[in-house]
Amino acid sequence: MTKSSTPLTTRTDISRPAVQQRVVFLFGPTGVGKTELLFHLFSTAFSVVNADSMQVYRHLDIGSAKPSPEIRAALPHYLVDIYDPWEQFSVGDFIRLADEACADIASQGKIPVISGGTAYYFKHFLYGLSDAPASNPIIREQVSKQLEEHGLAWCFELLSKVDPISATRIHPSDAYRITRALEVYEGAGKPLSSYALPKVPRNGMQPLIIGLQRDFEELKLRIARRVSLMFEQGLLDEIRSLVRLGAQESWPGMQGIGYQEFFRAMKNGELSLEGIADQIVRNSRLYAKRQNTFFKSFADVQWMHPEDEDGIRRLLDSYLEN
RNA sequence: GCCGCUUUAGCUCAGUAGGUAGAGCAAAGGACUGAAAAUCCUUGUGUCCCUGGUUCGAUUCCUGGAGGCGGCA
Repeated sequence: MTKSSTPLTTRTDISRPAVQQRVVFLFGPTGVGKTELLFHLFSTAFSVVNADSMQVYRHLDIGSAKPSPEIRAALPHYLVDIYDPWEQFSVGDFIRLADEACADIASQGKIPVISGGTAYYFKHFLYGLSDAPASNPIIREQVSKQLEEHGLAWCFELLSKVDPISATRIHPSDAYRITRALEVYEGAGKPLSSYALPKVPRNGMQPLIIGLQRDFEELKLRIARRVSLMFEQGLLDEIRSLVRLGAQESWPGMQGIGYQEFFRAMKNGELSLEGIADQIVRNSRLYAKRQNTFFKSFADVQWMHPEDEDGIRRLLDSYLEN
């Protein structure tokens, strides 16, 4: 969107916001039924801000279960189709762009609904990030090279020396987090643990937090059904055109479930479509579980069944009254 | 019909020179400091195909049977 290209706005302007503005959070695991609910319940008074780390990418439509153009025409969605799948999107980008989107929505006299499944984005949209420097591709490259040359144990040893506090928090096998902690130390000369993590909502934000939940057995069925629907809708063609664009396993957008499985299958030389579909179902289920445990740790969540539209409407009404 | 290989966790398979067994994946639970649809942690799970025999003791060795795979007919 054009908003994202606004150059050099000072950061302080963004973080001094239209305070106390109303925001709705709507989240739940893949396949609970967020999109349908949005379509039914959120009328012209609302606009949606996407909080899904894959739907931000262009060309990932079917596999990311992106809301259809029809739905998006009826109900505006911000932060959808804003990056190319080879570009790296991140939480920091999300917070910045979501703030801008919320301001824009509010200026139209509407209420923003932040909706999606990326728990990490919700958490940091609410509380903000620490002041630790953002990821730097050059330094990360250096750290990965060290990891390759010396191994994980060596890197963890190094982390224990330069940042013992983080080393107690991060598991020795967690290459992902060890890399980030070392990267911060290399870049800033200060340990990651020296940056405090905010514990209070930014800007006095008081969102209405709606968490959608279903019986897990039911969710499994919905996921299986949705995956076979994706294949019917042409997931394979979507993959083909991505490959034509030059897509590789290493593209950030290709980490998504419904995409990674194809690249792994190609690498391992087992190309049964049925096997790939099974993988996608399984990975989605695993992901839904991880989402659930993350969301469960959030405070002040109104847990609702996605089909309890009356109940959700009541919540919205009473939130908007006050 | 004959010969060979095979049968162990929900799945794929290790293993026990005879003392009732363990990996990966799945399952269940959990973590989450700017890559998070990522990354990582914890925890079960077994008539070791059936049947006799040898043995103090057999999932392991032997006999017979059943299922699967391959070869020759």
